[in-house]
Amino acid sequence: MKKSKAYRSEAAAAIHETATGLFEAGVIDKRTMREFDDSCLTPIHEFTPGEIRALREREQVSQTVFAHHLNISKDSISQWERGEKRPAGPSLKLLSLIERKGLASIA
Amino acid sequence: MKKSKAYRSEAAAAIHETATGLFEAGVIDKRTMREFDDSCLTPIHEFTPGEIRALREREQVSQTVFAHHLNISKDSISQWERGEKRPAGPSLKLLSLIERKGLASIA
DNA sequence: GACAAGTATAGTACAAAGTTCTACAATTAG
DNA sequence: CTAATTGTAGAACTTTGTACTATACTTGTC
Repeated sequence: MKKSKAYRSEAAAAIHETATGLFEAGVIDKRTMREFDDSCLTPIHEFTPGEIRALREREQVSQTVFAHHLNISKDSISQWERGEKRPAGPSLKLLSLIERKGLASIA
Repeated sequence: MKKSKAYRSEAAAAIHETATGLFEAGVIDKRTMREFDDSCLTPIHEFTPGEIRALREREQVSQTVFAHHLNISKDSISQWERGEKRPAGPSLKLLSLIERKGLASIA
């Protein structure tokens, strides 16, 4: 996965709707629209074991409950926090969402 | 992953906050709280290749763009839709979120 | 028309994620 | 004291997801 520019999510959402309208009206082309689309995604980055634990503790849940929210096993959370394994693709997306918008946003 | 009861997400969110308050006030115990927590999660189910494609087309995006949103490769989306591989744990969670709340909800 | 770019299929090979199982502490609840 | 919860630890195992090709259809542009 490559880079992705950072935008404030709420502002981005609003602007995005406007852009969608412009696209449908034929004001901006497909290419611009797609690249714009990408730039609106929540920035995704790697997480250190400590960051994962801090994130979970911020949300005040046990490894088991945290795992349920991510739809993975509790063992995996333990492995992430101990640095035995590192979360990948879709898991990083979910962690980024939690970091930005809180655990409730993916409930 | 086990079962999970279905609740309307908005109503559930409100009720959940109330329950959290009750827990903090000591009215309900930890166990009840945790089980309640689980029941509030968006129900997760398997997706057939056709359902995945239908979901993507409902959101009007190409495989590439869809992949970016899920933070996976475009090849994986293609494989899902052709039934060559099946989305697992965290991927299913994201698909379920999109199905319930739309692609924008995980932007 | 020719040419490039975007979209999707198809096949291979591979690393690593995530699962499941077990056992063992430490803490807390009843 | 007993039982349940929480987290660590290590193992073997399955399969996702990646990366790399090549091909074909469509679309837009010069």
